[in-house]
Amino acid sequence: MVNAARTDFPNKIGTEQRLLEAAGEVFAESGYRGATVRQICEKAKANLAAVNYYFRDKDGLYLAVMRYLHTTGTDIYPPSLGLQPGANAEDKLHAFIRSLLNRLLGEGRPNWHMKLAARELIEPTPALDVIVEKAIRPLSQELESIVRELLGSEADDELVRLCMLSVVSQCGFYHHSRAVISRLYPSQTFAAGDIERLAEHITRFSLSAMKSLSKTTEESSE
Amino acid sequence: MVNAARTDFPNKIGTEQRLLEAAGEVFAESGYRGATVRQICEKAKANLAAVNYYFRDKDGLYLAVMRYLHTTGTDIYPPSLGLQPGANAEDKLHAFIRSLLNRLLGEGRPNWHMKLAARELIEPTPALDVIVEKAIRPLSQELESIVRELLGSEADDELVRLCMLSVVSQCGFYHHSRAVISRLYPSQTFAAGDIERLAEHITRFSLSAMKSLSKTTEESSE
DNA sequence: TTGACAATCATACGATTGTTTAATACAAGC
DNA sequence: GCTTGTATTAAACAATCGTATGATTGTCAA
Repeated sequence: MVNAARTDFPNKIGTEQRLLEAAGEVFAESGYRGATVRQICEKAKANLAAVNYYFRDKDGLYLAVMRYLHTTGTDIYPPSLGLQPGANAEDKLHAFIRSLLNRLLGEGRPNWHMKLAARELIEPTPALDVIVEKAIRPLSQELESIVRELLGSEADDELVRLCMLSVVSQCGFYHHSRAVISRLYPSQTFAAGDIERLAEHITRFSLSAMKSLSKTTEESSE
Repeated sequence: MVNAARTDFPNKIGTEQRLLEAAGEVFAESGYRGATVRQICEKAKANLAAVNYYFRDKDGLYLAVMRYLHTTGTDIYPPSLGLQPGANAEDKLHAFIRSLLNRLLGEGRPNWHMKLAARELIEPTPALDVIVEKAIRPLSQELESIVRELLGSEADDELVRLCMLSVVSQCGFYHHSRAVISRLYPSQTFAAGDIERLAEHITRFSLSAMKSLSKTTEESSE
């Protein structure tokens, strides 16, 4: 057998982690149904039966990927976005949007984390609860606090929630509708510069809306 | 060959149309991969081989559903949204958002059209080109004209496009992320009244943003 | 060396998928 | 009657999927 990777490291740091990484990419790319165990094992350079050996079955692998996503994802992308805690809310919003957009649209290596979460948004699986609590809720709460700071303390919770969803919806849209957007508007590409420009628009659009809404809330309650 | 030019008015409206209707619902519900021809035929009360008889294969059925969606969809939902042509842009935007949201979130009978289009947005198939040109582009152009009217004639095309995408993204988000939203915020339901409230928020949010953006564009060009 | 245990392997099983086939039912035309 | 062509049916087909099995390999302690 040709197997050069055999003696890379002692037996321990091996196929289990390779399977998790490969599964993360394939699941993010093709979804749970579309991904096949054979495809994952091939990408991980593991035997077909490895999935059933380390994780019970395909479901077990998927759940393990979710937990793996949680533990490693927060390491790579710290909750604080590289900004001083004293930064004003406008800058914090801009940083949040730019970070989210880059994670969703970027072509970097370990960027399947957010794409997998976006998949779970659209096509929920039994693992939805796990990823909601571990990955999505922390992010949404962070954005919620930024939005609340922008809207002022008088804003009621429903308005904060609606505005927060309006912000994330714009970011998510450019991710999962990328194919249609570039077909509708061929001039719209998704290079690094375009992402930066997109983030700027979303920030300005949302900032304008929320500033205006915070004013109208103060003077009149509908 | 199957391609027999049958009479346009057969004695009874038969299994071919029943298959199209059933396939539309199932495809919209489970996606192309998730839908099985057995499931479709069962719902259409047709034999398993009927799909391969009338349409060449599953792909042919899917494409036929897309064309069927086009011909019947525009009949059900007229391009003009039941508003006078002389209505102001604000009302037109509100009507557009409300209509789109109802078609995406409503539980009515023939509402699989828009859901199927939303599916194709997220998970493109070879039929993407068809549905983009026949169903999505007309809608986007209509919204684009409304947005252009709101932003003023001085706004450049890119800003118009970005704002238009910001509007539709908010509508689409509540459709395909419904499961996560109601898990994050259990108080957020999707009854008829909630949809109305959602449409109102999206309209106000977007209107505020675009009004503010149209002002800043006039005085300074970045 | 030997024995035990975990890891890896080739292979096969059962279930489900889309698709095909051959037989049949039914109507209309000569 | 019979023939022709379309529509429908039950059954089987080949491919692919997730999963299970039994053998083989490698490693380390005794």
